Amino acid sequence: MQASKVHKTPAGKAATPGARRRAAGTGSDAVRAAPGEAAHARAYAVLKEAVLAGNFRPGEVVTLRSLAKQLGIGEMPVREALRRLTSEGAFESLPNRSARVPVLTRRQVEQLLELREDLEGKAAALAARNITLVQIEHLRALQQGIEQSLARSDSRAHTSLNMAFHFEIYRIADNPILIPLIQMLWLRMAPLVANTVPLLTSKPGVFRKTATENHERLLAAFQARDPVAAQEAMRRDLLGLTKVPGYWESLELTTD
Amino acid sequence: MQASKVHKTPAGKAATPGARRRAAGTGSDAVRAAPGEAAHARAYAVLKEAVLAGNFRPGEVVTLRSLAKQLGIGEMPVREALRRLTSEGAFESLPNRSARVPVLTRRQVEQLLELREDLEGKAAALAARNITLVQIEHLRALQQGIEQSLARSDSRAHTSLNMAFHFEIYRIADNPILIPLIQMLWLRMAPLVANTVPLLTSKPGVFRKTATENHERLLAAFQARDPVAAQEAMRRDLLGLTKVPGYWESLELTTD
DNA sequence: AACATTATTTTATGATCACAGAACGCCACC
DNA sequence: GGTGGCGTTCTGTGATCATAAAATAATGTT
Repeated sequence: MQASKVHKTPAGKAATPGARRRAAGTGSDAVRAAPGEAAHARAYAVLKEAVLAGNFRPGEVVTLRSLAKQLGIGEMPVREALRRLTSEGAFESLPNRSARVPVLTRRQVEQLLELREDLEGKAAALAARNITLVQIEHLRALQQGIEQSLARSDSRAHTSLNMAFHFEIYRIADNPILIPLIQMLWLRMAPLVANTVPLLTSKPGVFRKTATENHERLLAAFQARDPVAAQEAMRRDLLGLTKVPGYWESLELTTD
Repeated sequence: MQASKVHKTPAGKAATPGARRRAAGTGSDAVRAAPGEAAHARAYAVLKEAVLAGNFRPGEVVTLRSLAKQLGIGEMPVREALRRLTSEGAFESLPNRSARVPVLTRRQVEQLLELREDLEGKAAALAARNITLVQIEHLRALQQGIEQSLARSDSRAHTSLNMAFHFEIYRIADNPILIPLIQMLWLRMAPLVANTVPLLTSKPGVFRKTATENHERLLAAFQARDPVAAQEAMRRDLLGLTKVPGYWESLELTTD
């Protein structure tokens, strides 16, 4: 992970001993991001965010010490966060050495997408039953933001907004057990998603069509409260990218 | 967790400071269970085993100290294992107090079962494609053991063998991403499963019928390499118990 | 004498522990 | 009935240890 990927707090050595204790009381330098939260929770949140934002690349090895230094958090909280993310599939631990971002095979990516189809399709279907009009409006607003980010070729904003769009749907599905499962799949996919960014800029037409079309279909299905159509639209949305020429070649996979 | 649930090592205070260092060299008292493995991995394995065996009851609170003492492992490795299991849904962490085995609502159990139907049904379908004759034989042997344990009303053996039967199938499905998802669901269910034990002894007829019938159907579907039938048999197997009168009442749920 | 191979030291990294600090609940006391 | 002390429990840090990789030195071979 090259420096400055994880957004560390402005002040250099952030969480010095005693920072947590003063956190609630004073507006001290570092811990402002999450005042009451424990260090390990913060480490987990920041690290997960970084993974989902695609700031780690497949095969990249992360060492505890460098991570801890970059985050400005002690090693132990970072260790816990890292192990938690490892158990969620975002990293894998080398024999008895450091952790590494997994490098997937094409087969694994296909399996991953298949499971995402099932689970996120199910979530979309569930959401179609529960969704309210104001929630549909909220999704519409997010979709507008997505289209704007596409128009600007702002891939960072696109990734972020697209994630917000999807997880808002999963939240509406109102199945608290389903969400962590979907998150696990996203954590595994995220390092690859960053590789599709060149596609966004090189073939904007194709990409944009596939990306918006299915979201629109999704919104229409929600409006009609049609679970089957919602599920189908979600499936198409997930599979859409794989149909873009050059998609599979752009991923960093092992040759098997 | 009442004492002696987790199989601790015979020697009382096992992992005294320095135990790990001598582990590889001498045949010291404690660490023999997993010589080369790290303490935190051992803690995780033992704890997970205990959860899956149903040794924890819903609502039970576990303190770090007591767990560490019972396992004969230092607090910190146990802490990591506990947090990992928490992120996998086996425990939940009170505000900033100890950890507790989640108490589910009926709705949550229904959602859990629905997801298990989907994922484990899918796994069964996948397994039906891949399975070999010797693997079918292996499953048959396990099923025989299950029936024997039912005949003996040996609920402990039944739980263990049933788990082995199911996970052997999921392993055959050969989807390394699917298995951790299913494991998460089992970790959430396990504390409740222990409550169905009285059903095993009080209504042996009904229970035995439902339990064996669907496993037989599953084996037949595997023999015929019929994914659809396998999926359907698996779904029935998971739902079977819920049809037994008194099932829902036996679970320890919150009143909502 | 130059290269390759092996042995040794150095360094980097993870794992663990002992200790100290802080939050929360509990109980007694006013 | 409210309030303050006490104990339990989690949380985090620094130091220490073991181990594996890397770098360096040493030695043998052609």
